[in-house]
Amino acid sequence: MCSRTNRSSRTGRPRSTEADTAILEATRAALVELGWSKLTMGDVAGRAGVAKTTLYRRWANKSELVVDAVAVLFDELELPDLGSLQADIENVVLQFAALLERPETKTALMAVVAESTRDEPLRERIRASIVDRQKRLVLEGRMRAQRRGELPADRDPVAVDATDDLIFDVIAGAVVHRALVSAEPVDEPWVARLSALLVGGLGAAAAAGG
Amino acid sequence: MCSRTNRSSRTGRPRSTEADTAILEATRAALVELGWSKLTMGDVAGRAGVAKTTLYRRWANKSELVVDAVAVLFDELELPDLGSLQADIENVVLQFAALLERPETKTALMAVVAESTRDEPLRERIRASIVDRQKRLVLEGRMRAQRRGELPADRDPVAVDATDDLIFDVIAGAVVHRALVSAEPVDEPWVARLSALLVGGLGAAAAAGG
DNA sequence: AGAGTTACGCTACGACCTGTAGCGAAAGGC
DNA sequence: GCCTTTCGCTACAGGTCGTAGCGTAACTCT
Repeated sequence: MCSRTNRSSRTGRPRSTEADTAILEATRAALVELGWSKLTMGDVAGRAGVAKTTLYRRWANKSELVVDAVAVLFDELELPDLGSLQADIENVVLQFAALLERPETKTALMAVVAESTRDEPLRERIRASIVDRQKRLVLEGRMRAQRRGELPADRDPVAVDATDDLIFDVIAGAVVHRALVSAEPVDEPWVARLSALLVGGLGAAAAAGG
Repeated sequence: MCSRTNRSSRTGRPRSTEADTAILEATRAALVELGWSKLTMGDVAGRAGVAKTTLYRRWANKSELVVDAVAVLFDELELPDLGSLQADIENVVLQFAALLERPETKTALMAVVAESTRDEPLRERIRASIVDRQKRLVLEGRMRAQRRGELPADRDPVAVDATDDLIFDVIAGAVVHRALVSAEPVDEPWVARLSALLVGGLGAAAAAGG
């Protein structure tokens, strides 16, 4: 979670976990009020009732702090079994859209991704804290559809991995692009169209490839 | 292109177009060398051989300047007729991926989108200068596929518009997500999978609905 | 209990960036 | 030639960054 120095020493005064949670909460509040670009370390420290130096002892810069602050929000996503692949997709896409509507995530997600194009450790942190955590949803949805018989059983495990990755990029990318770039609503009609496109495409691929 | 004050006055000293082009070129160079976050107005002014005040006379802030600087790069995309919908899609997606590989666009695109979540005029500028310009590609590709008989002719024009928008968000979103978030290569195998998914999905929708 | 180690809050600081103001000079239109 | 606008330059106030140094607090081990 936080960037504790290599070895977690057993001696000395331990870091305050209250400070940790207060800082992350203050960061989210500052994102809501100020947005990414006007959020400053000093402001967050003030809100959290903590010295600015305490922030720098835990996070090297704003980007890493914000990644940790918003990462927890992405763990709320769930994939209840609604009986069909299309219904499962629609449900999780709407959850994801609701998450992207929140001002904290809306202003922060693109910013840290932009920063990560020049910061390999940050990219790894984003991947570990946010992106990879959500791939489980694709995996679970695909396996469930296979159990239902909506998709054929695995043949080539490499191809399956590639398809899982593709679906993940398509769904996450399309929703983010719709919400943040096109700036149009991710509502039921649009989600239904997207889900139909995916289910149709996967079905066609299965019919063609075996 | 540049944010000239409302009425283009016919009297007085005209703005230097050399300065305009020098500034935009310097901005792209600075993006390559420094990236978005370390790019400063003073640095750009120095590179362009121009006073900092001249920048502020044309652009209100860094975001607007960078949008104009990278917008022109997105006009290079073309859609040659390769004989099939899938081939056309694969070709344009690879072009788009190559564009996103350039350090100028890679570091700038996400950053200005992030900024635009709290800046409506900036969002409008991005839409007008970059996003909407590329929708022509979807329109052209779809009509061409209809002429070939790969897709059915239009029934409901509203549904056609919605599908065009969907395809645009799916393609652009998936490529951006793959390239910048997943940070994995947008190469031929991946592009072939994406194109097959789209063509299959569109075909299935046509078979079902039309 | 005492010694050692680490985290904390606080203050101060140099370096940097922002965005604006004021100036005289340059470059056009009338 | 007069008017208007832009230009380069300098200077500036305001704000942020990230670090250093200090004394104090909290916890562990002997």
